[in-house]
Amino acid sequence: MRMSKLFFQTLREVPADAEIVSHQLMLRTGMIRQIAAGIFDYLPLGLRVKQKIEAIFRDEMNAIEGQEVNLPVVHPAELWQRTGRWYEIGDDMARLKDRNGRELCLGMTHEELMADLAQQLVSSYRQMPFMLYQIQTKFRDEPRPRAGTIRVREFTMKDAYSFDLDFAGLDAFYPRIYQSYFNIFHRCGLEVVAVNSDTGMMGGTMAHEFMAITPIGEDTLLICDSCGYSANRQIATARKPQPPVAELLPIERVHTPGATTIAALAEFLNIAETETAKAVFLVAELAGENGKSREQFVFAVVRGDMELNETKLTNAIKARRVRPATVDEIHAVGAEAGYGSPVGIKRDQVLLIVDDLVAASPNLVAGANQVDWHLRNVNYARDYKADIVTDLVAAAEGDACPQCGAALRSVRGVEVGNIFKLGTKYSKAMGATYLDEKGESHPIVMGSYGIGSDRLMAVVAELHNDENGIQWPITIAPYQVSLVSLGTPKTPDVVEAAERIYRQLSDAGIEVLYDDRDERAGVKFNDADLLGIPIRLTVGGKGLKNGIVETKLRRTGAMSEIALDNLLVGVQALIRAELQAIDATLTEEKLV
RNA sequence: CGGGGAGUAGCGCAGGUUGGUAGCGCGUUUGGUUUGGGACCAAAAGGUCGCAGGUUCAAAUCCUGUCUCCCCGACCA
Repeated sequence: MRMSKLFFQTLREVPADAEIVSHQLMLRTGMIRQIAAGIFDYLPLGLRVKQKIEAIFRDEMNAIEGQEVNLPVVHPAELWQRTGRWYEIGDDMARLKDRNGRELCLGMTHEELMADLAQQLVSSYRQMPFMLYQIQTKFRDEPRPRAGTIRVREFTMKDAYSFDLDFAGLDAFYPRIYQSYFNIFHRCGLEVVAVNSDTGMMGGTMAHEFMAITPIGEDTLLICDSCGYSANRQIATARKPQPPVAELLPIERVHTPGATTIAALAEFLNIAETETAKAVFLVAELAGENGKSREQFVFAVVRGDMELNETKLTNAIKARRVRPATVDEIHAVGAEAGYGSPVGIKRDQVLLIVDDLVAASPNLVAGANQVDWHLRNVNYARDYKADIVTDLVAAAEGDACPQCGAALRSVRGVEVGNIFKLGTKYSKAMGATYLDEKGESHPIVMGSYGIGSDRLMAVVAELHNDENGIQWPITIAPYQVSLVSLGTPKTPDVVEAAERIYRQLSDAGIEVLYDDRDERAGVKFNDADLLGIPIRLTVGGKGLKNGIVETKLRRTGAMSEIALDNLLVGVQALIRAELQAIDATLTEEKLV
């Protein structure tokens, strides 16, 4: 491609709206342009990167016998109503009506349509297993798009869906897609960690997220450097300390004026925060009769020094969502904010859920459900009983790894992919069944697997750059080689040499971005750096005199020369070396 | 949805308190000189100052409303 003809413009100044590096660089390179919050144009250079990433998706999906399809962006409401998600999902789903008033939505994901497709086409066990995928636009009306193209509303996703006879089939396929995802990320030059994740509204039994570690990440992960345990904080567990062994003492009221926080309480009574119990009041939305939801007051108890993990709680009580209770709601169940106690509440109105460590700890200090009063020596079982006792606390930096006991490390990550064992939730809802050898009907067992190409592109730019611009890995760079001609009208021999080299390399199938613009050397070098083309060739008068062109690697800054009469071989060797550096990152992965 | 910030030329910004014909740098166009890390000289194009009302002889500037964008949080299938 001749840069004199390329539709692009680089910016010297950083657009004011862009805060994170990848967003700034992609705007400055002219790869993307923002249209509205979370909605972007992709210009030729940016689109090439995106398409190269998508080519890797295809390659890896095809390698595990995936078959590409293309399902619509606009979906009839009816399909989403059958699984109930039409009602469960709120404003994140963009809804519209056609001219006849029929309700439609923009696809946020495609489980419904894929299950419907299977329902139509699959009838026999002989047809399975199989896997379908597509690379296609999704729209999610996010409440707050941010971070350039990392969190957007309209995006491109490679979503794949597996269809198996039974769970054993799904379990056998799952490690293959897991490996395939690692291959994709490594081939894009991205290091990721896989973490166990919440299955959330997708339903299902097992899920992994692939996280790129970066401070701009929106998720918090807990990682064990000792044994490799890793999990999203939403579901991470930690080995809990042994509760002390003590004789149960009689319950005792104690006056604690103004001690509404655990810290104040512990200080006032001169005890450790570990000797207190903390009450958290929430209202959960639970599934009720015939698809409707009902609200339930939830009283959660964790040890005073620990934080409640709302995702764990939500999952434990199978709620759709939870919100903080209002003061009136707290009073209505006989509790008192700041002095909450599981002892003496209106037990029939409250779903009481207690962290397992609290249940095992003797003689804790809890509230008295009365302003300025607490209770000493509150003991589970003797003084109160919960509806559920389970792990409810958020794992934190320094906690003991649940597998090996070493200290956990907390880092931020961006989710660049996820894989779910869906099970039969969608196939049952859509009636996607098959007949086995005996003629018996069974629901198809599904899995769902997603990666966003635009987010992946942004994350790679976020992690591969320096003060001069992006450093694209050669596998996804818009061009492999940047050919900088320093020729001017006064040096026609240099111009001719550059033209000849451009033809030679292009004819050999090398992707060359040829800077034939009437610009000074500095402009061309700076643009080549900014755009992040991995290999730069400089054709100038000095080099030509000596029969060479100069080379520079964007990734390392390493410079060398290639003799003109050996040019093609030399450039191919550079490309091969860059590709090998990527190949060297490919690994065999075991499920964490 | 709660909190904070911002909308003036393609990009970055000034002007606003004290109302009086809208400015700077980069980029763009033309001509000339230059030409190995963002050149120089000269000329030029380009803005209903987010939008709508209001106050006023007069509004980018003051008042009211509204829309949009960014950041923090809530949310995130």
